[in-house]
Amino acid sequence: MSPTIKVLLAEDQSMVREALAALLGLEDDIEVVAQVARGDEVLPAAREHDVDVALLDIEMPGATGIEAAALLSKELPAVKLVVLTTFGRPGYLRTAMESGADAFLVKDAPAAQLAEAVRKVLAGERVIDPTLAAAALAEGANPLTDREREILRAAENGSTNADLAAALHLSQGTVRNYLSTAIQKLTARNRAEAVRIAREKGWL
Amino acid sequence: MSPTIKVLLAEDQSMVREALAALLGLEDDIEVVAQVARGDEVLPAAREHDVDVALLDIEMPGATGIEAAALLSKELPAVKLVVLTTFGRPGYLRTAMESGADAFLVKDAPAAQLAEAVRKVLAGERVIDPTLAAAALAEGANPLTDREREILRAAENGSTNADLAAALHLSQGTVRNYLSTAIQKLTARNRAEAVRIAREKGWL
DNA sequence: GCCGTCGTATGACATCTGTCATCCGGCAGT
DNA sequence: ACTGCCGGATGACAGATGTCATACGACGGC
Repeated sequence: MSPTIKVLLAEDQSMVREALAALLGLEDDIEVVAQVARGDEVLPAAREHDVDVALLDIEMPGATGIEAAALLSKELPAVKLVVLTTFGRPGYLRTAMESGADAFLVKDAPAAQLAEAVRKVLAGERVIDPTLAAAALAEGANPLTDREREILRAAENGSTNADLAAALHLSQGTVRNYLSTAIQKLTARNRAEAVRIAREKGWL
Repeated sequence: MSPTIKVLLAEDQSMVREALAALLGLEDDIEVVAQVARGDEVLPAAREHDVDVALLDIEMPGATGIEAAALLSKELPAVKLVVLTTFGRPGYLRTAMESGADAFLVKDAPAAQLAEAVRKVLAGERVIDPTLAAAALAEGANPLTDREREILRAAENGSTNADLAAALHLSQGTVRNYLSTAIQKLTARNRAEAVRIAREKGWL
C-alpha cells in the first residue's frame, strides 16, 4: 500500500495541538512529522521535514495560518494546505483560498472530517463547507482599502484619535476621515460597531 | 489495580472535543464516558453517567463552564471539577475556584498536564498554574458592581447610549454615569478601552 | 491625456461621550 | 439613628467623535 501521509501541524495552543496530533495518530495512514506553535515557524519546519500536507490554524502568533499558507504555496507548492479555524468567517475562507489553501475546516466540524480532508487534498480534491462557501460568495468582497483596514485594526482596543494619529503618523483629521468612510462602508454607527462588523465578516 | 477514571468532557468545538477525547483515550486508566457541547447539558449528562471527573471548557453556549461547575458542585459534590480555558484570565481563575473547581488549566499548557490533572483532582489535590494564581491574587477583586458589569457587557458590540438605555430600561444619563464610573475604576479613557481591560482581567 | 481611486490633509459643524455636582429611595452595617 | 453604598435620575459643560466639502499629488486604466 502507499506510504503514510506526512503531516505538519501548526496550532498555538499546545493542548489542542497535541490533542489533534493524537487524533491523527489514530489513523494508520497518517503521521504527524512536525508540530509548530507559531506562524513564522511553519516554512522552516516544512523545509526540514518534507511534508505532504500542512494543517494550519489561522489564529497564531508570529504569522496567521493564512499568511503561512501564502508563503508555503509560493515556496513549496507541492505541499497541500488545510486551513483550520475557530471562526467560520466568510472573509477568512475567501482569503485562505486566495492564499492557496486546498481545504478550509472550522473547528466545530466533526473530528472525522480532519483526517478525511487530509486524504482528500492529497488526492487533489478541495474541501470546503458548502454553507460557508455560499456565505463567502454572498457577502461580496472586502470593501475596505488597506489603510482603512489598518486603522480599524488599530482602533480595536479603544485607542483615541490622537493615539491612532501618533501611531500611524497621520493627522487626527485624516484618522477621522478614514474611520468615517469605514463606518459608512460597513453601515455602522460608530467605530466600535464598524470593528465588530468587519471582524465578523473576516475583513480585518 | 483501581478501576478506570470516568470522565465527562464538555467543550463546544467538536473537533477539539473529540481530539481531547482521543488524547485521554490513550491513557489506560482514563475513560471518557460522556461528551457534551453545551454548558446546560453538563448536569444532565453527569447525572446519567456517574462520572468521577468533569472536564469543563469555559467558553460554551448554553452556560459557561464556570456556571456548570457551580451547578455540579452543588448537585453532585462528589464529582471533581477541572476547568479548561483558552484564556488565562486571572478573574476566570478566581470565579472558577469560587464555583468549586478543583483544577484550572489553560489550553496552551502541555497536553500531558490534562491527564495528570485528572488523576490529581481525583486524589484530592488541587491543580492551578502558580503564575496565574499569583496574578489572580495580585490584581485584587473585581471592582465593578453588577450593573456596571452588565452595562459594559452590553456596550461591547458598539451600541450607542440610546441603544443601551432602551435595552436596559434606563435613562441615557444613567447609562453614561455607569459607564463613566466603570471607565474610572478601570483607569480607561473610554468605554472601548474599559471593555478591553475588563475582558482581559476576566471581570465581565 | 483624462478619469477614478487612494492616501493625505484642513476647517466647520453637529452630535455623542465622558465628567461632575447633586439629588432621591432603599438597604446593610455599626 | 447614622453612615455608606447601590441603583437610578437630571442638568450643565468640555472634549471626543462623526460628517461633509474641499483640496492636492500619485498612480492605474482607458
